[in-house]
Amino acid sequence: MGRSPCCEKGHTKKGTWTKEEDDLLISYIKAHGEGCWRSLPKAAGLLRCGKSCRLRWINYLRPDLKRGNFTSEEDEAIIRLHSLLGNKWSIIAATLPGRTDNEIKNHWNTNIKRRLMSSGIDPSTHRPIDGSAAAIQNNDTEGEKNSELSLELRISPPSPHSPKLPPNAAEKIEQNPQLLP
DNA sequence: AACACCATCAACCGCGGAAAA
DNA sequence: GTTTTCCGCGGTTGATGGTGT
Repeated sequence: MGRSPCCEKGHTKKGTWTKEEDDLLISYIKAHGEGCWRSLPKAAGLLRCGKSCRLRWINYLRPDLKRGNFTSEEDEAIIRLHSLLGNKWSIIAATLPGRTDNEIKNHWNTNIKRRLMSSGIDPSTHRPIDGSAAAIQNNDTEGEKNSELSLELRISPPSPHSPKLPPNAAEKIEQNPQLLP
């Protein structure tokens, strides 16, 4: 696929955002809404590339962001969703209101992953690393797996009103119809 | 007090998919 | 049907603050 650079590198700023840049981005989006990230920086008077603006808005400036520590319920949901979907952070984020994919990804890599490994579970497969005690809790039979996935679906029901749930999240669930109650 | 190491989080990079031309 | 452009995603890196020695 032919791809041109997403922005003229010579004219864009990188690194941490300043308060002034945040204010410019917020006021522009409040006035004009999201979308057309490529032209947004110029229109908003920012010397950033569109991608950078989008990331800043999605991960930090959006008014509906929750921020703060993850609750144990959220942790549980992330672990179960990850066991079902893998590293589909955007889908996982869509089921956790106020959380972003980047935030969840960071939390997974810095906390959950380590916690699972210390309890003898391979974080990528969600199976015991060896014949440790974790094997007892993490039985590998289909029935057990299905019940786990079913639990997952109950925690995060795909709702048509869910603000950001992408269509392929529903597809993933449709691929496991037997899991529905 | 100074340094090294570690953990966390914000931000960047490159790729793939989808839409438009 | 092919090419080009843009958006969004996931992986990775860099900066910063906290903790231990």
